[in-house]
Amino acid sequence: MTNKKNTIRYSISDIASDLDVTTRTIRFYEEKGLIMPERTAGNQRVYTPRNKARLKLILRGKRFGFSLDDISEMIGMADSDTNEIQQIEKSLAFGNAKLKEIQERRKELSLLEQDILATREKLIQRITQLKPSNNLNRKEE
Amino acid sequence: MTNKKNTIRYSISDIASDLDVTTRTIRFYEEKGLIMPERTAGNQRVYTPRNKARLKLILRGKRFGFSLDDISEMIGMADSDTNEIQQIEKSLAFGNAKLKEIQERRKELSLLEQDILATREKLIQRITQLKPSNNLNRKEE
DNA sequence: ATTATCGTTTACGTTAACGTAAAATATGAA
DNA sequence: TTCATATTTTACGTTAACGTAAACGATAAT
Repeated sequence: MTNKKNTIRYSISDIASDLDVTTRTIRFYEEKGLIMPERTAGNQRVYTPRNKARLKLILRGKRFGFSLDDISEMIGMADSDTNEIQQIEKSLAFGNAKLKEIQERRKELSLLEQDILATREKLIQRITQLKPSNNLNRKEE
Repeated sequence: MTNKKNTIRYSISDIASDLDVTTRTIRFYEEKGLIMPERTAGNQRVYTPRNKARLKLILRGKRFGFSLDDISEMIGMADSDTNEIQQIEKSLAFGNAKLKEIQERRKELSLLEQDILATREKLIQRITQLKPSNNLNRKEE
């Protein structure tokens, strides 16, 4: 009943190769307060699956152009252990704002797609004009 | 019949305020070869609606974490006036790759949303635990 | 014609997000 | 235990994407 898979742990280079970032990047995120892994007796970093999931979230945010400060606030939501009610409510408001932002991103993503589709169309038109009938001219060099 | 709305033109500050960026940013994008506006007799920049649209596209890309170099290639698709077939085909391939990337972004956007929704749920649970019944204590300051 | 405002180039400054290197431990394998 | 790697901290370096300031020319309004 008291079953929690507390067994899995990763080293920093495990995480690095899994998530395809450098160890420097991971340590840097820790400096900025985005993750706080445990340590071994010898002071080496040890990561839980939970830590890993958080790192994934961070990297996802980055891929959408969020700054580390943005992300810091977004996940500041998560580890509000010692936080009082006020703080939690503030975090909730922030999270809701981010959700709205995500909705806008969805729209923008479609626009971006349309832009690219449009330019592609033009390119295809141009190329079919330049190659009136075929491209069977074998002139490789 | 020969009707093209060639009348609308913008100054750099018009564009800047419309798109909510600084003039420096616009000039910087020009330095990087992302836009090439016309000039007045006195050498001042003049932007067409088309130029404006391109800037919008650039900014959209930025909001999704694309670097200016990425974007430079993406829209390198557009102004291939002097480009030979080879080049155009390369651009097409690049555009197709970007379209795939956008599909992935869509999925990731959903994941990001779910992450935030999950953390929000936890926060709501915590707060309903901390405030057992109500919050009618009127203590504003 | 004369300001006031806007725009231009040039160039140095700034910040975020790491990269890289050094010098000293820790850990795992033989 | 000893050797080969992996990790740690510290600290300076780098790059993209602008910010900021100076010194000067262009335009618009009065």
